Amino acid sequence: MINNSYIAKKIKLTAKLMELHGENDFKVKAYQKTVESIKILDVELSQVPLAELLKIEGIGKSTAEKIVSIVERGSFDKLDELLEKTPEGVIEMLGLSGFGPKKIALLWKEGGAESLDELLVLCRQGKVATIKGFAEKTQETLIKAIEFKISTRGMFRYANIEPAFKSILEQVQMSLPNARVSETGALRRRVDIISYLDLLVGNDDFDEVRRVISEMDSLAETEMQSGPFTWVGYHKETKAKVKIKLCKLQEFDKILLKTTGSIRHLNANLSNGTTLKQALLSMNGNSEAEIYESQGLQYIEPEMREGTFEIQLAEKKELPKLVEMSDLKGILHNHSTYSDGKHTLRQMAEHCKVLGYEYLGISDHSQTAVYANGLYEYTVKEQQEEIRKLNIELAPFRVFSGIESDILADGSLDYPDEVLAGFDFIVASVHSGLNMDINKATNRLLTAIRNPHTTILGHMTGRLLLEREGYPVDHQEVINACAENNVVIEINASPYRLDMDWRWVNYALEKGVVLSINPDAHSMEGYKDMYYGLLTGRKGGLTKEMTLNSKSVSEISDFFQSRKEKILS
DNA sequence: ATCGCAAACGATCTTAAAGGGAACTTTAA
Repeated sequence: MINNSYIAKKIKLTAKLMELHGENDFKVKAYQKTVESIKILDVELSQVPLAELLKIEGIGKSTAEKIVSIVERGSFDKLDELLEKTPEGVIEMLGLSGFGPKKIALLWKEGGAESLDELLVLCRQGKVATIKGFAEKTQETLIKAIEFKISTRGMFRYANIEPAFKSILEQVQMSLPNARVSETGALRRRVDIISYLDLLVGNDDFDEVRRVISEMDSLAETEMQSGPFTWVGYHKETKAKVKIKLCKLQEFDKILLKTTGSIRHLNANLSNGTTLKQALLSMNGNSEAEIYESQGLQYIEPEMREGTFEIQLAEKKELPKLVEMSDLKGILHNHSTYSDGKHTLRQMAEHCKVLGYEYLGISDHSQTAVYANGLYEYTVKEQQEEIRKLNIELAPFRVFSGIESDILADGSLDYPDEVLAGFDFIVASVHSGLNMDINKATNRLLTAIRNPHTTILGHMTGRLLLEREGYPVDHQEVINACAENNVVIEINASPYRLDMDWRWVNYALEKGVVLSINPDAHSMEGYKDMYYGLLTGRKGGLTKEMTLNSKSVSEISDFFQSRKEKILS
């Protein structure tokens, strides 16, 4: 099925390529505008007849025909021509963060680079600095951008690869009902970035497993790397590398435990003088829980098996009970059509209610985020009036009025105090001026945290996984400040962000900082991301008690109220 | 390429930071 996001992607690529090839700027802008209007469109373009397409803002005769072509055959002539005259490596170059089509065109046409690797050589030879429009500093930035891009090759965000591995496992299980199958390794630990699909199949007849795998259309083998106990290949659609380990049924639990834990987890010294890895040598047939128990440990959830703090707690029988989806009572930090969301406030609220949540916290963009249609003071008032009415209509369901306030360059929030005071809660986030050194960035955050209006610190580092590193932050100092100022830290659940990083969750909890699992949803479907934020929290040992949005509607209402009273006093 | 105003065409405009190169272009939120 050709969906809107596929269509938008193709048109966006066309715009980039047109810019790369120096076509008319206004044409390029028209395409970009089309992409933006598709993003917030609430109908599937593939279901819209040609005549109706023309009525959509930003779509004229020419684009409408192209959309029809994409729906019919996945592409259109203009795009095919552009792709034809652009080397694949140059298209990869277009993905470099901080470098747009104009710069890439120079690097390609003037510098002669046709791939990331060639470009890197060119940089190291100092030749990029001699191209007009470039100099030493840009060359350095470019090297960093290339190295980052290269380091992400073959890697996937967990959420993006989840459907692939689940479908592989399902297929194997269907063909071999008596086999046991599971994902393992980093995949089973739900690490945010995945470099290969690590799977385990327990079945006494290995040949049978090999035959089943070889008959799967979705997979292709890399025979050179396969061995007697491991099938190595890749998933054709995503190009993700796949490793399938084979083991006897009897050994499945042991091998699952052995392959799930990180090296540090398996090699951690236990107080009985051994390690999990050593202990496993003499075991077979026991469940994972029994194996942990036999070493005097509590059962450790797969997400936590990183070898950081979980072993010590498991020995003391002090492992926390991790937060679960059913503990989450409301959804905070969401956008609507008031700013850059796809669905109306009403749709967002009603859908949230249908999903069984008790409340919705709406937090559209603030005025400085012009590109995202941030709310002016008078639009804030309008929205708050609509919220007031919705709360009467949808009761006992509750909509809380919030804002995702930009943290400005000096750390201040984006409205005067009296406007800020009118919200139930405020998510403070950085969206612009991301090139800061660690001191500047940390101080900017600290100022925002000390602002009594700040309820939640949004996506702490501004990173986009596999795309952008984000600004450097002294996590410890920022977390300490949140603890002192009773500010909640967001776990932004968007699979692109998962920010704050799971590696800091435990430290925040130790300091007594409450965390909030927020999807940053820009549409009703965006609520699904809650799950990925949950996994991030669980990796760091997050409990129901320390999760802001596991509070009931009355508890969270009291919490917001008490924070506001603090401002007055 | 699209839109709107008006008759075949003209206008299209977010903004600020950064860098390179001395006034401007590019990029990204």
